[in-house]
Formats: sequence, structure tokens, C-alpha cells
Amino acid sequence: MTQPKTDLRVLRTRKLIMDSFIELSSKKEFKAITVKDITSEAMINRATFYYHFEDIYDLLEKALSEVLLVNLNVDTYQNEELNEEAFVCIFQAITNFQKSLSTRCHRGYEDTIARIIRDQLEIIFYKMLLKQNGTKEDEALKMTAVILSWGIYGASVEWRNSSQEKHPEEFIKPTIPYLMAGIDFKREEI
Amino acid sequence: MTQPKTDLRVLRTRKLIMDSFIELSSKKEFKAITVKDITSEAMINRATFYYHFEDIYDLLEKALSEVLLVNLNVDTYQNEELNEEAFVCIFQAITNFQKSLSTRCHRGYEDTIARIIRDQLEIIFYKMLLKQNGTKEDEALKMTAVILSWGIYGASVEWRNSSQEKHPEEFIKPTIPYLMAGIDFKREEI
DNA sequence: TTTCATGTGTTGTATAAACAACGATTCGAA
DNA sequence: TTCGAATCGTTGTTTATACAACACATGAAA
Repeated sequence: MTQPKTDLRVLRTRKLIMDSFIELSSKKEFKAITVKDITSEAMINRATFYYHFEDIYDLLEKALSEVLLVNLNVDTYQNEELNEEAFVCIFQAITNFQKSLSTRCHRGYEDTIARIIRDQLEIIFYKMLLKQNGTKEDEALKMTAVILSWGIYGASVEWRNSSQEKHPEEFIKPTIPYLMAGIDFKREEI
Repeated sequence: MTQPKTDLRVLRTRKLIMDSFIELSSKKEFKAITVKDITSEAMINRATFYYHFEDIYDLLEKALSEVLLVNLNVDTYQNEELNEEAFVCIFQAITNFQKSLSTRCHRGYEDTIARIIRDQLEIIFYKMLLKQNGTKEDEALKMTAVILSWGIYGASVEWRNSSQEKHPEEFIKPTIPYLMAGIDFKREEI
């Protein structure tokens, strides 16, 4: 638990790079953004970029993960149980996130972004399930998290395709009994 | 002329400090701002602050100078002659700058700020006079720059006290013949 | 085809900045 | 008054970053 406290320069540099990337993303589409663009905007040397990130795809991954986590307001959920309200909040966070992305142009990278969102969802669901059920059914919990993340993400795609006519909350509500049932099923097993 | 190109880290750090200071200035009055506040906001170590600035007054000086210079758009004026239009532009820049300051609270530091503005004006006037008249009458040029800087600054104080009822341009226009005459006087001497 | 320009990813060395520690002030509360 | 906490300003050591240079890839123009 006693982590060695990362150097302030590291935190600052990562922040500068991420902020610059997000800033540039609102102006250009991803394909048009070069490492040089980012490092110029961030006022850091190009070599330093490679000290922190594998390449620009690695940055995309980490930047989007972070933005998504902020949207999800992780600190709040992590201490709550996975109830009806939590599902609604998480679904709304995803639709908000997708709306914010749609204004920018990330054509050709939808699949990458989709994967990033699902990965993050899976992590969050797994943590919440672990808190409620302990480590006994670990494999089952992991699979449940996988299914929930794909399912919720799929619902958000469906919501986008439906021209967003319904409010996200109304859209997801009908499915919640089914989602909750799956979790209760786990409880019975214990 | 071949300047040794300052390290990117230096430029970045100075910018972070200055930006943070200006940001904090819009929230607190100068007396309430500590070095710790600035370095926390800028994400730099406190020791680094003292590597770049004597103390917080030194920062105030340099930060205001820079903001003022940006307002004055120095690059434009430096290549122009000191004509009627230049006087109007410079006066407008000062009144703009003063308006931007008045929203913040720098109570008790008006005199310091006044001095900084005059110092910068003096530098600019001297450069422009030097370009027009050469180095022959150097002492006289310096004194002229001093008088112009105090005079123009005084006019801006007068404009502020007049409740800003007139547009700055109209306010300064009547005095321009007098200001220009002083400069022409110098030409006759050559 | 060649050529030229621009971007990628990496490396060795120099240096700005982080860190931790210190004594000295300042200042408000006990 | 004394105490304690916060801020100031400084120093020696460690480390992240700048810089310059490199080979390689891509792509557009000649």
C-alpha cells in the first residue's frame, strides 16, 4: 500500500501530454495527429513522449481510459453496491462519453474505442462484484463482468443507432431486472 | 545575435509559473497568494520557483511586464514609427490592461504596478525613438522616453478617474499634437 | 525511377528540476 | 507570553527530461 510516490515531473509530463492530445483531438481527427503535434503543444521533447508511451495508439488508449474513468466518477461507484441506480449511472456515463466523442472525428478507430470502453467497464464491474461476493467464485465473477461490460456497451450502441430518441435512463431501465437477476443468481450459489 | 536557444524545460516552467500566477490572481488578491499556491497550481517544486525568480515580487514584475507586452503587441510597434496612430494604439493598450487589472484585487500594489507599466512604456518609447533618430542624441532620447512614459501613464490614470466616460481614443487624441511636437523638436536639433 | 521532405522510434550525454532537509520568519491560538 | 503550524529561502544529491544525432519508413513531386 505504501507506494513510492511518483515523481512530480512524471505526473506533470503525463498530464501535459494527455491534455494536449485531448485538445488536439477536438481540432483534428486522430489519423491526422502526429507525435510532433502533441509534443509541440505540450512543450515537451519528442523523446520524452516515448519515455511515457509506447506510441500514439498507446496514448489513445490511456487518454480515453482516463477520460472515461472521470466520466464514470469511479471513486463514487467503487464504494457502492451494484444496484439498479448504479447500472443507470454507468449507462448514462457511457452515453455521455460517446456523445462527447461523436463531435470529434475518430473515423476508422471506432473499434479501438469500443474495446477501450469495454475494458474499463469490465474492470469496474469486476471490482464491484468482488466487493459483494468475495473471491470464492472468482472465475464466475470475471465472466459475469465480461458479459455485463459487453452487454451494457452493446446497449449503448443500440441507443446511439436509435437516434437517441429516448433518454438514456428510460432506454436502459427495462433491461435492469434481467441484469440484476444475473447477479442474484450468483448470490444463490454461495 | 546567435542566441544559445534556451532549454525547453526553462521556457515551459516559466510559462507554467506565470500562467498559474495569472490564474490565481483572478481568484485571490496578491497579498493572499503564496509561493506554495503557485507551485502547487503549476505542478512544480517550490525550489524550482526560486531557481527562476527572486521572490514573489519578482514574479509579479515579470508576469505583469509580459502581459503588458502582449497587450502592446510589441512586434507590431517596434517596426513602426512613433506617429499619431502609434500613440493611440499604445494608449488603448494601457487602458485595456488597466481594465483587466481592475477586476482582480491588487489593493496596496497600485504603485508597484504603475512603476512596471511605466518601465515597459519607457523601454518601448526609447526603442522607437532610437530607430527614428539614431544614437547621436542618446541622452535626450532617453529623457524623452521617460517623459513620454510618465505622461502617457498619467493620462491613463486621468482617464480611469474620469469614470471612463469617453472612449480612450477620443480621450487621448487632443493631446497628440503636443506629444508629436516634442518629437519633432528633436528632429530639428539634428 | 530518384529525390526530397516529413514522421517514427531509439540512444548517449548534459542539465533542469524533484526531493529532502534545514534554519529562519511569521502569525494566530492557547 | 509560549507554542505550533505554515511559509520562506536555501543547499546537496538524485533523476527525469532536453538535446542532438541516428537509421528507417512513408509518401509526394520531379
